[in-house]
Amino acid sequence: MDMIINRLSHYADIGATQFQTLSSLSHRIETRQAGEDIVIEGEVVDYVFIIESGWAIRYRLLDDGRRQIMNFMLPGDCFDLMSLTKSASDHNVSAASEVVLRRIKATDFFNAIRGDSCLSLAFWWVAIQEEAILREQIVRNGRLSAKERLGNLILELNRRLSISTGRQDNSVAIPVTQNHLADALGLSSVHISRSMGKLSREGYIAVESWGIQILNRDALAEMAEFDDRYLQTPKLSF
Amino acid sequence: MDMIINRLSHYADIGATQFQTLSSLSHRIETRQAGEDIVIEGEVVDYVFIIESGWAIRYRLLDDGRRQIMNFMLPGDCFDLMSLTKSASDHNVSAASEVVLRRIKATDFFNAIRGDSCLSLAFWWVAIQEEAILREQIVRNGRLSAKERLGNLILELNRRLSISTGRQDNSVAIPVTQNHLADALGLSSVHISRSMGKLSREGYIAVESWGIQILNRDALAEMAEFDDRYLQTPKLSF
DNA sequence: CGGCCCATTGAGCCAGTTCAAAAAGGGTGG
DNA sequence: CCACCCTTTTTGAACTGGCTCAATGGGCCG
Repeated sequence: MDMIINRLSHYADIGATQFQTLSSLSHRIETRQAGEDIVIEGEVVDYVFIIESGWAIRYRLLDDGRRQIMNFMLPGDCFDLMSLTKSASDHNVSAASEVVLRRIKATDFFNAIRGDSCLSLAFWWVAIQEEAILREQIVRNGRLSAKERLGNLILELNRRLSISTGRQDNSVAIPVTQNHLADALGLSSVHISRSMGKLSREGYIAVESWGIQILNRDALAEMAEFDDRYLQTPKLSF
Repeated sequence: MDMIINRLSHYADIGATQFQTLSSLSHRIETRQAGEDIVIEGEVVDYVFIIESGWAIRYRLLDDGRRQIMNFMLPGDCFDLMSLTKSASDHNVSAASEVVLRRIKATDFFNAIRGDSCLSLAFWWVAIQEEAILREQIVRNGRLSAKERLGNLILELNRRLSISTGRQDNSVAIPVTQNHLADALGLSSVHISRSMGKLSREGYIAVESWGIQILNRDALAEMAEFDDRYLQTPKLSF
């Protein structure tokens, strides 16, 4: 709950009232082990999920088993805001690490939001940012080299995590395998390992067992063509 | 105007009232030559644009000149529905062929929509579909081979065009260069030419000067892993 | 007819892949 | 605390899809 509140506070003036509205929504807390499904392709979803901890992935499987991860969903992210329309999902969502979710009936959620223009605005921003993240993924995978892609993704994850924890720091604890990174970046896991080594040898990052330490953010950002403007969302009011 | 109405009719029961509401919105019709900008990165946009004819592209340029096209915008498409938030655009939009646009003040547009639940629903669907198209682009460019990517894109364009013209047919008139296709698919233009030749030699398509004729849709769809469910949006009401 | 833009073709190259094997963790049960 | 197993990461070697560079060909317009 903290995570999502931190995020929303970036977009609008969230106060005790809004906190109250959100936390009083009837919900269920559920845990999924790494690899377990959350939403299956074709399923009609009428829930909104908020990730409390762990990382989830949104992905598609091709006929021959190839997998493309569209994006990572981190603590404080919510989906599917589009579920109001009760349409069949065209992709899967599953837990990439152990994940704890808050599950809220879509109708309840939207009724609560509708009544509070401040919350509406904040979730409107959430949707805009989600789309910006998708666009960024297209650019990353379309025109960057392996080293650039990985560096760029590391910076995005760091930035997003720091928004929802509210703490700026230079590390990214990565609870998923290199295979996940590979399927997100359109590369092979072997090449992720090699690129990780290269970024490390060149002094951009330090690779630890729990994740990554960013050693030289500016140099990394420049090399990886990372510009975090797409994650910055000025606070405005209606 | 026909195009957008055709599209919206797929999502909700658009009638004379809605047509009236949309067409009475004060607007300007503008023409852009191929290559001219429509929205520049960093600019704050407070207009909603509807494409009347021609194709536009949404893209990003990297420091060294590499370009990634995020998606093509076809007649009947509208952008930026997100402009209500008055934030700086994180990408460019420009005309890929000669384009005729209808430009509407964002506030007017949203006020008109707000008052009509049927139109609200229809534009809500437009936004959902836009996001689905972005996700599809990620899968295409992330995990498909050149031949598959091109085939897949051809089918998407055909499908989208047939929704807005209201006429199902097996051709795609392509008003943009192979360079545009290359920058959309994350390939080189040379390789687009080769892949086009291959698709043609293998009997999937016929390449004409004005565009492409789809000769064997089913085989092409299977080969290119194309499943048009993401473009289908059941008609529902609130 | 000449110029320009775009598409096509050929040849060589390279980033990233595949396959395979070894090394490093990280539980779990005895 | 050790022994074992299973998953993940790392490394090596050979291969290949798509790239680059460069030349040729076609269409269209003035």
